[in-house]
Amino acid sequence: MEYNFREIEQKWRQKWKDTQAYTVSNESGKPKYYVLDMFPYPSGAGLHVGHPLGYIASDIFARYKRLKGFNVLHPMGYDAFGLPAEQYAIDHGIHPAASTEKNINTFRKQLDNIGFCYDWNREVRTSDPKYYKWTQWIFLQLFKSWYNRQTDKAEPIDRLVAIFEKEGNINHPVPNSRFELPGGTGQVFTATQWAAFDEFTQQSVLMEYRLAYCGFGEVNWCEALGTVLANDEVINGVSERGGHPVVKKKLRQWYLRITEYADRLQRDLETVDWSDAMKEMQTNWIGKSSGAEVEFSLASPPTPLLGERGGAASPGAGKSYKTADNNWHILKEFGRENRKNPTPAEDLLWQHIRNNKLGFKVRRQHTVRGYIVDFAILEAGLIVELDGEYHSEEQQRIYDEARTDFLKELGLTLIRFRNEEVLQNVEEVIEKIKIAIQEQKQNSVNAAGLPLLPGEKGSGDEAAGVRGLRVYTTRPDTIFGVDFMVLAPEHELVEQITTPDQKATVDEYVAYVKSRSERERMAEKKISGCFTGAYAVHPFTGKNIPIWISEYVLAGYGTGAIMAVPAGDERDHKFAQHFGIPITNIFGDVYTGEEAVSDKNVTLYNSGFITGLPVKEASEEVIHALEENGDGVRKINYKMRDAAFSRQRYWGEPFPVIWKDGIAYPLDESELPLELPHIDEIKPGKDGEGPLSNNEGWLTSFSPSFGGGRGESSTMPGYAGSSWYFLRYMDPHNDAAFCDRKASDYWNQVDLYIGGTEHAVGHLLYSRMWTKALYDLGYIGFFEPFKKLVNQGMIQGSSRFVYRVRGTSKFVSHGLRNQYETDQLHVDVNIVDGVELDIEAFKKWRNGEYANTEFILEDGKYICGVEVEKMSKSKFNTVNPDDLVNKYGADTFRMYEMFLGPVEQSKPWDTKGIEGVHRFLKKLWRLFYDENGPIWTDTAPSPSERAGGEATAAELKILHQTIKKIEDDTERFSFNTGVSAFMIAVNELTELQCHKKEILENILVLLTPYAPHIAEELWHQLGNSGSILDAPYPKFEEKYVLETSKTYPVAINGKTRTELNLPLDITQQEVEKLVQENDIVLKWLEGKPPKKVIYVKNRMINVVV
RNA sequence: GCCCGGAUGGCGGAACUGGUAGACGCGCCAGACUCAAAAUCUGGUAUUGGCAACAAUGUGCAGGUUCGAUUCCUGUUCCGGGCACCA
Repeated sequence: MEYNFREIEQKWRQKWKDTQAYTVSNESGKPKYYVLDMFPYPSGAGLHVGHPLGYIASDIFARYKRLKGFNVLHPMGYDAFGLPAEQYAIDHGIHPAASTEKNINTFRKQLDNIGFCYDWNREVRTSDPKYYKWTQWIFLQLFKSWYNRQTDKAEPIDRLVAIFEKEGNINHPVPNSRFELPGGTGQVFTATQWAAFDEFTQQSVLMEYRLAYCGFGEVNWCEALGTVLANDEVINGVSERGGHPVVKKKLRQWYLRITEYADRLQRDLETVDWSDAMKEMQTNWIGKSSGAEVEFSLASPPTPLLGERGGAASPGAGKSYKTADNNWHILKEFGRENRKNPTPAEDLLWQHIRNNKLGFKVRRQHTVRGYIVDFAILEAGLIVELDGEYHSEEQQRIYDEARTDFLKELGLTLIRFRNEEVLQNVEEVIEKIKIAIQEQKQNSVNAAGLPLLPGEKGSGDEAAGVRGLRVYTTRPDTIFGVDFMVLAPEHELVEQITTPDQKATVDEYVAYVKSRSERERMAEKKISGCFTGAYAVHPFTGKNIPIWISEYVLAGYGTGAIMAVPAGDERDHKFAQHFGIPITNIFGDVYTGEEAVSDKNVTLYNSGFITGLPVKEASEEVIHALEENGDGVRKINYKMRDAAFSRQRYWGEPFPVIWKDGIAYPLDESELPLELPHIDEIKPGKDGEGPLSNNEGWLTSFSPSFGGGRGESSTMPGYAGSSWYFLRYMDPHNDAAFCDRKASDYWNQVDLYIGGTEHAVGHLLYSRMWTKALYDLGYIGFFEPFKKLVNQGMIQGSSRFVYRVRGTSKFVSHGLRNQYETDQLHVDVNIVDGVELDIEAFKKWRNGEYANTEFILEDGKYICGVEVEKMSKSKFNTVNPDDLVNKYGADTFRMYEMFLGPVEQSKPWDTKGIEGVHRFLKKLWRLFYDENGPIWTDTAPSPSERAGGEATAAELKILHQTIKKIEDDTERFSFNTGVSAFMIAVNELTELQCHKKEILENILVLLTPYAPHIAEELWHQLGNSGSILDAPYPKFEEKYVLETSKTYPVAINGKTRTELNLPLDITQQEVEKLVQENDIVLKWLEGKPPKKVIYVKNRMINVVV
């Protein structure tokens, strides 16, 4: 009886369907296990052999876990929203909903062919309104939440409003440091001010806190296509389709405030079982770095006054705020001492007003003309003093009054608080300070010309409103090596600081950069940039530093500006060399002048007060000095940016918001889902809006409850639906919640997640953030979605080529192609056997396009060229799993995909070896049947008449070795060696002519996860009932595989020369003796005694001569 | 450019914690069965030299550590993936 795989597989697929064999319940006494695949985007090309690699691996593991007694959740669905369907619609006029539906049906049929154990009752589709109702709902939760840095979690926005009403935002600073309250009054407001804000201002402020918020961001804009493009749709500044120019454009965009989660996303990586490479990629993406943000004042007025800074030799002379007289450095020492021993009240107030929290720079223990003041807000001409205990002394009071008068003469206002005032109600104190600032600011306009504050920024007319140039650096220690500053070309200051004579050059350069994608800018080897004509002032030396712009500084990272230290940074070094900027050496002999010093174990040189200090200490000193002077703050930065969450596209989830008077209002949850309207023709909207903007009727249709307004015309990105789908599988049909808390408590984290590394940062990071947000808000009970992650490698295509002789219809074989001038053409890999072209099939290919072709053969064959490329339809190198399943069966296909190599490894597809696996299954079959029928034997003599007696020791050894190997290999996802172990077992059992049911039955159970159809069939043939998935998993017993001796390799100087069979319990002395009696060893010893004999039990013996 | 992987016979790969390099399969060669072919079965197969025993070489490349390195370290080349609107 033959192995008829077609009949068997079809039969069992139907039976499993009929018996609902893979339906999973949320109620079970068994322990749970959740195995998940990254769900596919149903592309029009259908499934190719690369897709199922991960699915087969997870299917094996899911079945294995089920056999081991777990209640296994193993679902599947479709990531069905996305750009390709939309593009297809634009090109072919087929609606995305229709093409997606069609593609899903194809995918499903293909998946079914392979015999997966998915519980299809739980299928999800992200484009289904029943599903995206909850995507929208989660968006609304994010919109209605903010991140409380004090409790370190997301909380409802109502709570923030309550806080504002009580104390303003003094304890909860605005996340975005560039934010300005209306009227340019900084970032901090009091409860009174909050109450006075109008609705628009209040909502604008809240928007700055929401986890899902609206802001402005740059996109790749293609005017000719009227649409926004992805980075990889832009090549060399033009669109991939059509080659139209692409520029950056600022558009209103939705964002997710993922940066608030940066630290937790980083920290919690410790709690998951992912590969180090994967964790490292996430770590790099998050890009946590610590350093300092330094504010350089601008030299002003620009260039003409440069020479007027007299006394530049004395320290601090060039500082923009020179407020003390010649004794200032003595006083400064006092100030420094005081700073180290602040009173509790001083410290408390300082914590509330430092770091620009008032919107103004505050200096502490600042020297003013012979006096040390507690706090100085020089920009506003305000001095804040706190009483110490000694201030109650009468004499002190008189002194204080005298000082007040003196400061008044200088045009400064002094306000004074008692210590208790501060300690008891710091909010009120701050409110008073703010009010004083407001008042003083108005007055100080008149006081602008006072000699007290030479070089004060803001005093010049042109630079009015410019606070200074803020840079972020991870190397504050190199600050004495700053030779120039570099701004991102799109930095907001560029326009303001550029001098008239540099304007033309700068404008030209900015326009050039605007046409380049971020990736091009990062990958650029050529050095480009230009000088703005402006200078910044060094906070310690007072030296003027030229300000440049260059594309190697990115606007989105840090402050969009850097202090360039050529001696300590390679890119800065190249830049300086290229433009001939003199380089300051701050590393002494270590710096050769050839390249920047990257070594961090150096001491500094020529660096003022940090000369001679090592990097780390120097950094600390510099940060302290900056903070004391109010010129900078310690700062932790993240490379990660907030995630752009809107797309100017049609085929995505609509935003459940309505815009009215510039305010975004959330739709009521009862109105969800907000369904995507069906539109007949998808075309871009005006001014960069998405296609939905052409549908004015729809945009205004859901606004009546708001009394007008307009919906959002952009849609959510692809990752919206995929950021939470693993939760929906737990409770897929729930109409009252995205997932019942009971269900998510039961299934909890995904125990095993399998998918490609291409999602290393995007999808995996967003899912983690959504999970954390839902956890914070109390909707689920775990904060990491995927406990263990296994990355399957990418299956590449192996392309085949034919060579057409130019100008003819002749094709020449690969080996002879150099004798002609040829064009290389892709040929369908499916009509090539290895490298030999099936000429008849080729003639029929593409509807007989090559029917009359002649061939120039070598050795009577046409040999094709080979190249490894990405698998794609256009390269004719895709292989359809359907064809292979049809020819060899699903079991063969599954095992072959696994046999190709380690799951994690990328490799090109090659169908060649599949025969071997198919042969193995046939060989397995022949352990049960020969041409005449069943041949298995029973232990009991009757009734089968084929009694085989007890299993022999050799047979039991094979069985138990296999049990151990398969368990080990399956547990560590080494499925390729697992398949190999089955082959070895079958080969050995065949050799022993073992047909004993007792042995074979166990082998079948082991095989079930890998080849479920044949295992189930033979299991039933052996007379079992029920499903083999419910059979007990064989138990490994060591006693069957124990050995008493081992054949050791004997090496001389590490090179194996012979073997010795030795008992396992032999001692070192005995080994040494036996080794020295061995003929071959003696030959290599050449009469000398061995230097040493190394004996490692169970491993090897090495003789050192 | 930056980040993360990978490289072992003619091919896919094995060697799990530093201990016999090449398991298992493909391909190839030889043989059996057959009029013949397919299928199936048996044996061989890293390279070089040798009838053989055996010897030398050998895990991308160049070094290092070690009694011993595919495995650890340093440098380097090539290939693949990602780099924020492809999914």
